[in-house]
Amino acid sequence: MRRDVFQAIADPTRRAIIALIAIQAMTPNALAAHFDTTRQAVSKHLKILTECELVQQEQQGRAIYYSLQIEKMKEIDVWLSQYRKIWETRFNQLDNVLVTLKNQKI
Amino acid sequence: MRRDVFQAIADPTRRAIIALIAIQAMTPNALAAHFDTTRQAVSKHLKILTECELVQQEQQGRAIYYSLQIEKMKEIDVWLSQYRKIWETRFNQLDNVLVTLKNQKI
DNA sequence: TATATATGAAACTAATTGGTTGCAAATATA
DNA sequence: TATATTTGCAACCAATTAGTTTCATATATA
Repeated sequence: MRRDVFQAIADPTRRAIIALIAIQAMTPNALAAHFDTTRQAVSKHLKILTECELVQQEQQGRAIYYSLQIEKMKEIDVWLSQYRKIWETRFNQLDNVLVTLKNQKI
Repeated sequence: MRRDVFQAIADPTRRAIIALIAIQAMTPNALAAHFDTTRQAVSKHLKILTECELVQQEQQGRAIYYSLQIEKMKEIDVWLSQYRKIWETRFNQLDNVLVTLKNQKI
C-alpha cells in the first residue's frame, strides 16, 4: 500500500486535521466535532496519517491523543526546496539550479 | 471536480513529470519516453496538471510543449510555511507547551 | 457490578483514480 | 495529394479511496 506524505496531504480533511493537531494534541472524538463527518471517518484519516508517520499517538486512559510529528513535514520541504531555488534565483544562477535538479532525479 | 495543487503532486508520476519539465519544456511523446506507461496516460496527467495551473503549454506546429508554471508551486510553500515556523523555532520549548495544553484536558 | 464512553477494525458502498484501447483532428512530409 | 506523426478525447476497466454502518474491546463512572 502506497503511503507517503504527498498522498497524505492530498486530502483537504487530512490537511485540516494536521492544522488542528499542530496546535495541540486531540482525540478522534474532539477532531470529529470540527468536521461534518463521522468519528470513524476521522479515525481512518488518522490511521493514514499514522501509517506515513505524520502523526503520533499517546494513550491516556481510554482516550488517545493524536499530535503532529512535525519532523515528517520537512520531507515536503526538502522536495519543495529544489523548486524554491528556481523561483528565488530565476534571473541569476539558473544554470546551476538546472544542473542540481537534473542530478537529483524526481 | 476537485483539482488543487496538493492532489496534483500526490501522484509520483506527476511529480516526475514536474521535475522533467522544470528543466525544459517537453512534448507528451518525449515525456512518455521517460516512463513505463503510454502516451495517453501521460496526457491525462498533463491535463490534471494543466487544470490546476501547474503547467502551461505552447503549441509549435503539431507539437505541444509543456513547461512548469513555477509560480503555482509557491502555493505549496505558503501552506508549508506555517509548519516551517514551528520546526524553525525552538521546538523543545514548543513540545512542552503542547504537553501542558494536553494535560489541561483541552 | 452495571452502564456509559472512547476507540479501532471489519464489511460494505459510491465515487474517484490511473490506466488502457480506439478514434478523430490537425500538422508535417513524401 | 497521400501518408505519417502528434495530439486530445471518449469509452471502458481495475484498483483505490472516502465514507458509512456495525461490532468488539477497553476504560471510566454510577
